[in-house]
Amino acid sequence: MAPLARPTYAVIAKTAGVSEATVSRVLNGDESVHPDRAQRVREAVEELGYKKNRVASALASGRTGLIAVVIDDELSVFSDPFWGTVTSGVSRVLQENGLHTVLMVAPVGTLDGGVAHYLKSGEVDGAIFFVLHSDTLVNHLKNQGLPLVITGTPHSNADIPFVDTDNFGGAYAATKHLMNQGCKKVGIITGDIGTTAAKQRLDGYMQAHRESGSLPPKSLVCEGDYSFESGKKHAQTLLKNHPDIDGIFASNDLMAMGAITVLEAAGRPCPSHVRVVGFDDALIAQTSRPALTTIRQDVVALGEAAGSLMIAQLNGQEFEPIILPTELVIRESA
Amino acid sequence: MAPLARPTYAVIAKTAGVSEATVSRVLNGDESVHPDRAQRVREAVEELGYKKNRVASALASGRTGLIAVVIDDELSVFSDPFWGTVTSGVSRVLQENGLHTVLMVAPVGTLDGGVAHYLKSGEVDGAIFFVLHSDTLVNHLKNQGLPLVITGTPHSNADIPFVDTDNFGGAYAATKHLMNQGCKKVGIITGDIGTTAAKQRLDGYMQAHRESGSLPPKSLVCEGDYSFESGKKHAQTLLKNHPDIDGIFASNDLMAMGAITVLEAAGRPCPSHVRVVGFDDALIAQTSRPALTTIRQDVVALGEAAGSLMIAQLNGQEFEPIILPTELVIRESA
DNA sequence: ACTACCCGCGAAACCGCTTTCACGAACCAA
DNA sequence: TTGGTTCGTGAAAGCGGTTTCGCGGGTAGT
Repeated sequence: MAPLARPTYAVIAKTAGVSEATVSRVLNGDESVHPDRAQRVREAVEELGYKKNRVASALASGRTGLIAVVIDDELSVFSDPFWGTVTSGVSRVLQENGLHTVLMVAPVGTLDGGVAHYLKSGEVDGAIFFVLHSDTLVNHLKNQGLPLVITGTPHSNADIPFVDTDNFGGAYAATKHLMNQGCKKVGIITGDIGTTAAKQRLDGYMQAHRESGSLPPKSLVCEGDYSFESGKKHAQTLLKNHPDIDGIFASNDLMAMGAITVLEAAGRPCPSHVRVVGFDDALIAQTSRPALTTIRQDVVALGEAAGSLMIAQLNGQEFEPIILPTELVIRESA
Repeated sequence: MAPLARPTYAVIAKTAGVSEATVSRVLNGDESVHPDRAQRVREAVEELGYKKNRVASALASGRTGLIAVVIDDELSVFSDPFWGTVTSGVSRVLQENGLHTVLMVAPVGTLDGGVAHYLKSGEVDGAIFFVLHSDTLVNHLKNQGLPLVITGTPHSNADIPFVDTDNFGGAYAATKHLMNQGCKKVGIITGDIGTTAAKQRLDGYMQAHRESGSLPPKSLVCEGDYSFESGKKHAQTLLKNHPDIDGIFASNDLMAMGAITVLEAAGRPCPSHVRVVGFDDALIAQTSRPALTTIRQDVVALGEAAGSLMIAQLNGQEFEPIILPTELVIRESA
């Protein structure tokens, strides 16, 4: 497939006057080669414009230089820029470390789907998963010894390396902010409660209430699914059950937007009647009217952290979960 | 790296009582093997749960089974879900054909950046590019014999396979719609004019005017860059130069939103005073108020088309550029 | 019956790099 | 001087498939 015949170790070895083994040692950073010979090899490499054949290298060493990024295709990859952004962060870090990103968009439910087989077959050196509804596959792979990183908090407490945003803290800050603005009755529209992120955000909301001395009634907690429609639907429910509601924390910006639309239509516009805080600081938070007060998470950094954690694992370094801080961004909606 | 020793040809060959060469033939669909022996091989494969080692296969055959998806990191991967969506479409199709997607987010400008080297080094069987500001690299790679597909129309007319949305037709329809709604003075905010898509959309806008008998003055054409801010800025300019403007075609939804924001602030709200049409039918088109009338393009289909075109090339089949139709989606803004 | 082909199949070379193994030289202690 | 180390190095054996090459047997032609 290579258009022009590329030089191999054989050629390098000959022009440098050493054996192929030595070439390999030099190119892989083995210190035990005499500096002079190492230098000769490097010159030959330079002169011949040699580039290592990764495939041959992979076959011989068992390391492919490939890291899989697995996205469950039930995720809204299609409408939410979130995962694309995370992925680009991952990709950047991996690339800087000489690794490549293999993208897999597929159902992750089962232990023997194509994804599982592929990952088990040793064709990648590691895998990065994005939010999971279940840890089954991941635990299985972990037991097989495959280096893993999860973006989002895993369900079980099996010590799988993960990176996540401080969902709890963010939600706490959002709720607190609403209370500080004078809101007496703050409802929440949660995300898909099958995800740990949604649970943590709910916990943050609860914690803020707990500290203020009064737990919210169940009817102030609506279980959404991160979609615009679900934001609309649950805002309606909240309005019906609590006509005097004056604050809503939506677990993402999209649902916040949905809620605001409904509030406006119901004659209880945001922020004059009901204040709303979102989560993510997605693009729409800035472009909507009223501009959305929200919890910013650094999505690129999340991807980069995932990449770094993977690198650390591959290098056998110490590592522990990374939790990224959030930031309250105050705009018009609260 | 494989946790449990996986069977190799040697094992299959022995249990099936044939040579490794025959195993290879069977597994690669060589017809010339006697059906009985082929059957024995298949049974052995089944029984032992054999899965081919792609790396070894790649080394021997020169085909890696990897397709690169190259995204110029100047693109707004970070804020626009567009490319993530296209990529997932690509990935799906490739996966169905036993290929894997290697994601590369990197500057594509030069001929000898990391990307270029990687692609030239035969480590992928083909590459899919997303919109380009220049065809240089692509032409170079094409001459090297690397199968390519471009998502978006290339600048030069070198016959590089590409897939694209019918930008011209969409823009034409958008402009025509505004005129049909009674707009007498329709401006355009173009996208980054360095992209062919932006040019084609401008052409569509011009064509609609041409047919109506009157070419628009230059001052009705504003050169934007697809960003929200640029939408705001150019809407302001348009308002200043043409206080009586009553229609705006924005080359994407984000700029349309920016324009609407400005119009509202200027006391010339959309759609009562100025009608606005966007392009893309992004998520924000549905969630904004007023909901955006826009030109829908099928982004997943675009990715799938790119994937299919790549497959066709690899199979040596006939193929030609694919242009996907657009659809006018009428909502509130026009 | 004899030569000419074709066909299915296995032996073995090969893809390009990694890694083990063992050898000779240099170094150290006794 | 001698035995034991250590160190740099090359030969060679893989890694697990693919592919060429040629052999033996069967078919066909005369």
